[in-house]
Amino acid sequence: MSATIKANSGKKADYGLSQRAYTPHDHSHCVDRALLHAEELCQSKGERLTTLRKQVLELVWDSHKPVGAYDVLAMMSKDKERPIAPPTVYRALDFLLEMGLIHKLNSLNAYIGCQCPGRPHEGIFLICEQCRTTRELDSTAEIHALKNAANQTGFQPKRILVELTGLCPACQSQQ
Amino acid sequence: MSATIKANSGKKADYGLSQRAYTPHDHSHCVDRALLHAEELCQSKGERLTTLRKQVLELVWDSHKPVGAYDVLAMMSKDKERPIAPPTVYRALDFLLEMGLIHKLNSLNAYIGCQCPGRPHEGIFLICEQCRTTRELDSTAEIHALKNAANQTGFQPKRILVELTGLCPACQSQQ
DNA sequence: CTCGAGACTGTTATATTATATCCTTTCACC
DNA sequence: GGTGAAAGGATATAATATAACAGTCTCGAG
Repeated sequence: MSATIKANSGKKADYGLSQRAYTPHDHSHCVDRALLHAEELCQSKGERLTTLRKQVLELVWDSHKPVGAYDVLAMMSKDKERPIAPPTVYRALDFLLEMGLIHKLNSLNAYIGCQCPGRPHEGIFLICEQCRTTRELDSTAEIHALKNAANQTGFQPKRILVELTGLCPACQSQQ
Repeated sequence: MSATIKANSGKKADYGLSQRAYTPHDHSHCVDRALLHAEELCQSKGERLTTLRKQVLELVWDSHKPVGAYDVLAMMSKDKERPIAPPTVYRALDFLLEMGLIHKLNSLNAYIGCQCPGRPHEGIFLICEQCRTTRELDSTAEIHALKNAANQTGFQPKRILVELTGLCPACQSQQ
């Protein structure tokens, strides 16, 4: 995670989102920003970002890697005499998904914080098969192309799931 | 499944694959064709398409809808004094996935026959949320665009998963 | 304030999907 | 026929997810 990164080290993001996931950084800023966004979003939608939900969101944002529901469960159950039960976590996750604050990565059965909540968008995920670091590509053009291709066959797309598995820059240079 | 289809009714596929999944047809041809392809492919790769594997392939091809592993399990266990065990089915599914004869739809945890095995390709799946009929779009251009977008961020994609959920033509006209 | 409806959370049980492990059978090849 | 590798059988269990119902909190209407 701290390997030398050559490309894009200084400049601003070309693809709508920063390369932050791939570069060393003060991650607490990411979390703070995510929590702030969440507060605002829930406020504006008249939904309640309860302590539990906030806690789950924070744990999902724990890193730039996808987190399993049972990982969250375990983390929440530490320092508790009585462990949390699965439905508690799944309900919070469902809420956060609904709000667009996190995404589910179906190929991993895992969850990850949305890097640009609020803005409605379909995510394209770049999942490193080695370190699992996952980056969200907000590539409207490609999504649009996919929708178009589907439409031309008469299919009416509603939800789009795109997950690319491969090697992130850091893990490539380690090979 | 038998609703009127307006578009593309007579002409050949624009997107590399026929609209067959959406139109009434003699499905046994699909199955026969799939089995034939499978025989050829395994032969050419020096792999064994055993009775069990062929049977699983046939069951996955039972319709143009994705099938769960435990559905296959149940179908195979019928007419048997002793039911089949999960690993048996999963092993066969893994083999078929490996051979590129079937695909896994991660958003459904289900499997579907590959509509153009042999040709290496990454599938784009159009999954009807109502009737579950699923069509494979062999849209090289869009896949290419996705790979490009990923590459430009420094990510090196290996496997691509694209699943579009929505309404197939038949289910749209039923609304 | 307080009461009630709805939202949220707790709890128990269970469903669904998938894999680990070890053992037996089958099959191609010699 | 003998042999080794691949395939399949059997048992157990892991990992992911949901159903159902009960208790608690919140917030606005009265």
